[in-house]
Formats: sequence, C-alpha cells, structure tokens
Amino acid sequence: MNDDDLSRILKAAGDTTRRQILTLLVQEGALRVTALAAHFDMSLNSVSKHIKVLEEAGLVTRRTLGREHFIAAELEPLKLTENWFAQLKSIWELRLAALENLLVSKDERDE
Amino acid sequence: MNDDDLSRILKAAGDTTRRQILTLLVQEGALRVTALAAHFDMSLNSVSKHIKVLEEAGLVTRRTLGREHFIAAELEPLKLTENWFAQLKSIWELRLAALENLLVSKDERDE
DNA sequence: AAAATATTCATCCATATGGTTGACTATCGG
DNA sequence: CCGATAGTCAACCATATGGATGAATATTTT
Repeated sequence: MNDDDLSRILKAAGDTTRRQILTLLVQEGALRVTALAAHFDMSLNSVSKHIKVLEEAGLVTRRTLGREHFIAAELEPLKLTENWFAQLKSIWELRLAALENLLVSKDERDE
Repeated sequence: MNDDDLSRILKAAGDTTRRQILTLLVQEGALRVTALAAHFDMSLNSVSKHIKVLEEAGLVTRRTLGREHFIAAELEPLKLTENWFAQLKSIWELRLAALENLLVSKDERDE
C-alpha cells in the first residue's frame, strides 16, 4: 500500500536526529557513516540505525565502496508528503466552495 | 524549540488513522468525537487518544458545546513541514550551483 | 599475516506508542 | 432526580523506538 510508504516517510522525518542527518547530506553531499556520526553526541551505532530508518523510507541511498558506505540524501520521497498535504488542501477548498455556493443560492432565494 | 513542534507535527501525521481523521474533518467539516470514531474499526477511546495527539500537534482544534466536542482540522501547522522541505531543497540547489561553478571555472582553466 | 579501520548485527534497556477495557465526569432529556 | 449519552482518564498490555555496548564481518594498511 502507498499509504504505508507515506507513514514510513513521515515517521522517518519525525525525528530530529534524522532530519539533521538529511540536512548535513543535503549541504555537504554524500558522506560516510563515520563522518555523519562525528556531528552527533551519540554512538556510531545509533547513527547507523538512524541511517537505516532513513534508507528504508527511501530518504537516503547508500553506495558502498570497499568498507566505506557513502550515504546520500534523496528528497524525492518527500514529494509524497507534499502531495498528501496538497490533496488535503484541495479537498478543504472544494468544501469551502460548495459552502459558499449554498450561501449564495440561499441569499438569492431570500431576495 | 521550534524543531520540537516540527517533530510533533510529523509524528502526528505519521499515523494512518490520524491522517484519515484529518481527511474526514477536511471533507466534512467539524465532527464530534463519536461521529469520527464511527468511521474506524477501533474503540471510541482509541480515536479519542488519536485526536489528542493531533490536538497537541496543533493539527485539530476542539470546540466544546455542552457534552459534545467538535473537532476541526487545522492545516496551518503543516506549512511548517512544507517550509522544512523547501529549506532542504534550497540548500541542495545552492550546493549544486556551487558545484556547477567549480566545474565551469575548472573548464576555463583547462582551455 | 597481523593490526587497524569501517560498518553492521545482536542483545539489552528504558520509554513511547497504539490498542484495549473499566471507571469517572459532565450534560441532556424525561 | 434518574437514566441515557458524550467524552475523558487511568491502568494495562504488546510491540516499537531510540539509545547503549560488545561481537562479528569486511576491507585496507603495514
């Protein structure tokens, strides 16, 4: 289901550390796991786990060269969240428009 | 901290049931807790808890009339998530532009 | 071949989350 | 005042999450 993708993405993005990781990757380009971990007051392993979560959400990709894993940001999936929001807004506006019409036609009847 | 707000919003939005609640509210306008709960295969209490999470994230507001609580969608906070995404994208593009410049000036030197 | 480096895997822990049920509170209708 | 209705609060349970540490794996360096 696509809805699960959206949940995964939003959950992955819902953690401060993971958002910081994404920011680092976006501003510095692909980074190794150790390089990323250096920015956090947290064990390498914990950072590694966060990366895994981001990876499973499709928000980062991994290119392995020998023993080094290069992690890169992947912003594409965030468009799913934008789409969801846009859809909500459009439904909202449709309803408001319908409401508007109701009021207008009521006014006309009352004239 | 504002970052906590963003986490709260994304976490609230990261659950399917809660997103469905938002959709219902957006398309039908304010609804009572019981009316909302009727749409889910889940106890009233669970829905009530989801509403609370949404409320704490600012994604819904509550108007209490007597014993009835009317819940309404509040899309404003979702703009924070849009801003975050937009910021990521802009940093990304800045870096790409800088990279582009580097390549161009390298080409010029090599001519 | 041995030591060092880069990373994941496995386990453990405390706390958070999503769900349940039962009790409590508040309001409405007779 | 009493029963029904609308909700929340409290406690409980199973599973998920975010963190830690120690061991295992793979690769590079010496």
